[in-house]
Amino acid sequence: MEMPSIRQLECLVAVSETLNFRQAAEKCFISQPALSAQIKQLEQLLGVQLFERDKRRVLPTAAGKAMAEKAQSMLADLNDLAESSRSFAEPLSGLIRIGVIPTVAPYLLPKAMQAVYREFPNAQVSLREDHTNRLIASLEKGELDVLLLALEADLGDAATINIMDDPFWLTVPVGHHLAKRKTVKIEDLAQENILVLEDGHCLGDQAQEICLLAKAGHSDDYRASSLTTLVQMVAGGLGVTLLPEIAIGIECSPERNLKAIPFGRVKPSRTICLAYRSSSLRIVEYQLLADLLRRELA
Amino acid sequence: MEMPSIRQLECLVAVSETLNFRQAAEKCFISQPALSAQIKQLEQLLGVQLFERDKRRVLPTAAGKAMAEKAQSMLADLNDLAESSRSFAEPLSGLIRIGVIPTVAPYLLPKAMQAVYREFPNAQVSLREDHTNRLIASLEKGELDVLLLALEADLGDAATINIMDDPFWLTVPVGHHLAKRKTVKIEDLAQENILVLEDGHCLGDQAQEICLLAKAGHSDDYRASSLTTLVQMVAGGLGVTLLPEIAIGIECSPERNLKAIPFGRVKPSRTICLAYRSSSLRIVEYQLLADLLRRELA
DNA sequence: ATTGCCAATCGCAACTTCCGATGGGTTTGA
DNA sequence: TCAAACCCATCGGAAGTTGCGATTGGCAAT
Repeated sequence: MEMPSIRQLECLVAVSETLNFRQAAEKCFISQPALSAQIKQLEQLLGVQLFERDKRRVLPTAAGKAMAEKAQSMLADLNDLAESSRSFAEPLSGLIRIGVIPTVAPYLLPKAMQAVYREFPNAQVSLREDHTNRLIASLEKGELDVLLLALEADLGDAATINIMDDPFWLTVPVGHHLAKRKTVKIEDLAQENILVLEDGHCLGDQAQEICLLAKAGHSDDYRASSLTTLVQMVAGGLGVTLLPEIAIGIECSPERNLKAIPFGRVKPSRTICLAYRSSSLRIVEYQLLADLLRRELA
Repeated sequence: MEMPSIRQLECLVAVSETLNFRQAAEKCFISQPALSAQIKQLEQLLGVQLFERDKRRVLPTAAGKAMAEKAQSMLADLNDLAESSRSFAEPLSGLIRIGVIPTVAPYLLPKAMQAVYREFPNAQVSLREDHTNRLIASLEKGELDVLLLALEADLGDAATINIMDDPFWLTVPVGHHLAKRKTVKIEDLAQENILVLEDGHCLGDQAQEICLLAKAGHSDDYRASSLTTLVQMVAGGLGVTLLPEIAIGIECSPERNLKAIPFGRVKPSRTICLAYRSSSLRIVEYQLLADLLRRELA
């Protein structure tokens, strides 16, 4: 029984991504004729046409699409296998590609990266900041190894390790009628104009209902795309918002005309966690990383 | 970034299975020196020793064990990829390896295989009969493609498609005091001597409690290893048992001194299903197969 | 001591894979 | 309408892999 080669799978993925033999060849660091040959061989081996090569364009067949998808995840696994081997010799040395969401990156990364560099000087960290859904897609494609994000979002098949709980604080302009309160309750917000982030803010269960109220009352014009923008809208008197605790020290100060108030008994919060491909062999490393982060960020 | 080759992974798996370079080489259809070289290359590439070659024996290191395991599952996936391609050209042609549990095989396979050969003349079916846990292990290792078994057992990560419900009938000797009943209730069994199969019979939730009663009352001496043995014990007056409906026509007749009685309102039952690796690409085929079985066995 | 089994090494043969050159085809835009 | 750009397929020869047989050295059992 003959098997497809790794090269062939790489070519398959490359072509199905670029839909152009020439560019695909470049991506694989081989010449275009070589790539043509590989695809041809693969098609012959599998007994299925993978791409329709019209004279003007190349389109994946149903089979080609399915195969390419599977091949991609297999290549990711293979890569992971290779990289994980290093974790046996010495954990957390070698390349590790981390994805972080925008509402976490600016507040946790400085301290976190400092700790990582100190504890794992051989680690070679590559960072990417993006929204949850795109990070998850990259994780599954094998473009990233591990994500730092909020557990509350839809994480697909990814496995997770909890890092910390991150409660939300109500954030209001200093002149606001709630500004003098020591604590607030969720019910206090019923009449307020609540501003939220574009992508849903990754709120926890308790906070979701609040957002529903907000959505009902107000149009999307009030949705900001970063926390910094958001607090400026609050400072400008457009409404109030929920700010993750980790962001308060940086985003929120009296000079900026802002006051943050913790919630009382029932605290809306999100859970910051590490997410990784559940098929990954590098769990040991991720666990180490999680331990470090937990210790360092507590 | 260099990648391990498929050959290397095959060698790794073979050695970790045989713990003997010579036999492993045979398994890979290459010479022993060639295999030695492959392993060496792989160790060099990964930067980790995979096996300790003492002069008397070869032992996998922790890394070796982990890598081999992962490699095995990847090779299974690869195989699956290759085989599944045929399903695009023509569904259910080519090799399909089916595992079946002993309490299903003798009763459903004759009719089922007849139908398969009729509907999918190009299918090349390989069959194996074994207990659930070993079938599942083989499925995950990629030695089998699809299993026909009872949903109630622990199926690990496997995905499933339901085929049919298979109610149990109470089976008693003809002289038994329940033998004249039209139907029975689970409570009727409280005082009975209930015989069960060694491996738990793959019973459903309702039936589990019955077994608990049986277990409490009787020793393992009364546990049979096949349904045929079991009914003979019943015929011999050792007790009563629950027989899957699919087995009744064959195993149970008055000439054998046996009577089968259906349950009334609450029917204990098991669910016969198809199980397959959730990562498999051949779902289309399995779905077709399931449809056929459902139609044919109803 | 002899025989048997093991894995490692070496040199050479067979095979794969790749590249550059080339060809036939379509699209673009002057 | 024609030239330039781009597309993918094919071909022959170069470069690189992978495999084999033969051989070596080590250990264990007889």
